[in-house]
Amino acid sequence: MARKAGSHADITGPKVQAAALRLIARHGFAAVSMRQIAREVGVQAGALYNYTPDKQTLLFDLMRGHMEGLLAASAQVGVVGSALERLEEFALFHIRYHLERPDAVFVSYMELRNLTPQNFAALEALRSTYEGQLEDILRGGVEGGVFDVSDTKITTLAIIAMLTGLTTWYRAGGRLPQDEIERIYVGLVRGAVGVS
Amino acid sequence: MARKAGSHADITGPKVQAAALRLIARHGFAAVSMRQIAREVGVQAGALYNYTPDKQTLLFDLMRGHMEGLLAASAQVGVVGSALERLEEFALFHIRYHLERPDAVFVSYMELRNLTPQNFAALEALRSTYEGQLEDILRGGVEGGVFDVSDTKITTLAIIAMLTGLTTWYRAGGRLPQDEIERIYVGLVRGAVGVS
DNA sequence: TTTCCATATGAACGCGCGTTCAGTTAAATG
DNA sequence: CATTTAACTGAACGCGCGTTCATATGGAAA
Repeated sequence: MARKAGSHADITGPKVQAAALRLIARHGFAAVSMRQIAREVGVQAGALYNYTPDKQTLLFDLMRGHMEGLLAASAQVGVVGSALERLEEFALFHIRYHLERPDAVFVSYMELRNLTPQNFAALEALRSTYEGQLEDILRGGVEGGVFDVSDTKITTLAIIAMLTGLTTWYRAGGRLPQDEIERIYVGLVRGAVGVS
Repeated sequence: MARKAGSHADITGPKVQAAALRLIARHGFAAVSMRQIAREVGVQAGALYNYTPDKQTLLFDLMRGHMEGLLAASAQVGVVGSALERLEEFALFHIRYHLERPDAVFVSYMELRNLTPQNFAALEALRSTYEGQLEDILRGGVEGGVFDVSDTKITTLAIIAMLTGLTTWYRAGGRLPQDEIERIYVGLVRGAVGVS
């Protein structure tokens, strides 16, 4: 059989990405085979090559897609208001964006070592741009005398690690509702920049 | 050839663990083959099975060894002094112990999904014990009215994520010396518990 | 010096891997 | 209805995988 009813590239393409993201997040890039992804989509392995030149590019496209989405969504975040308002808005955005995409977050942080050097460099550039947004906010607060931060670069990395770590243990329906967790993390971020 | 001069289990065994740790940290468990590990050690693949029943157990032993070493080393940490002193001592210990073992840290945090459910549960128990040590310190500070922490469990996880994140970017000989970085991170931890 | 056995070799097992491609089919086009 | 072509199948390629095992060997024990 080929080309079953209602089967088109517009449908299968996204399905391939979704299946790959799900499986790689659960088992890791090297542990997932093209045949497994194809089985999840409902096609033979060969059909995947209509949608990606190879397995490596499939991974890179997933990670690049995540980072580009993150950058697009964060472009309007934390650009107005006081330094503290901007910081809190950024923290909230980061938490919510990441909690909504646990698989993409997992893959983007865990599979960097499976990228070719070129692809790795491209991704690091995107990540660095995102981190720069937070660092700009911190610098603004320091210059305004509002934040007590001894090194904006390190504090940026520490805050992002703290916030992103949330995705490793958060489960909907847990002990605390999400908005309560958000409130706590925003408080932790405030404390980290010396605002009480 | 078999049993070359100076070749014993006492020597080869640790070599197998070291090679496995190094390779898995760099490429991931699923991406590393028993033949690669053997090549690094300088033996044939079959010889590895004198030291581990299978690949899965080799991974688990690495991770369990790391966590047990961490627990043994942390047993005497943060048990005396004021809550703030205990917290700072714990933070410093965590930073230093982890920075000295980047490969083991990487493997222990990244390869959890490659463990069998049984092995995973065993490791989570060890990790939970370690987290409990920090949470005890936080609770002590809250009860003494020294820390401003709204949820000790979440704050524990957030602090550990922040501190451990340091291992992902720290490189000896970087912009700042290690003791300066330690000072900054201890300050961030202090801020997170509301101590200025 | 002889015996023993821990330690290693190296070949072999069946299997699944990423990728390619000639052939097939069903939807779109005219 | 006839033709074209996008989408997919299914078989095949060489290769490396984890693991097993009969066999060899060198150091320690007697």
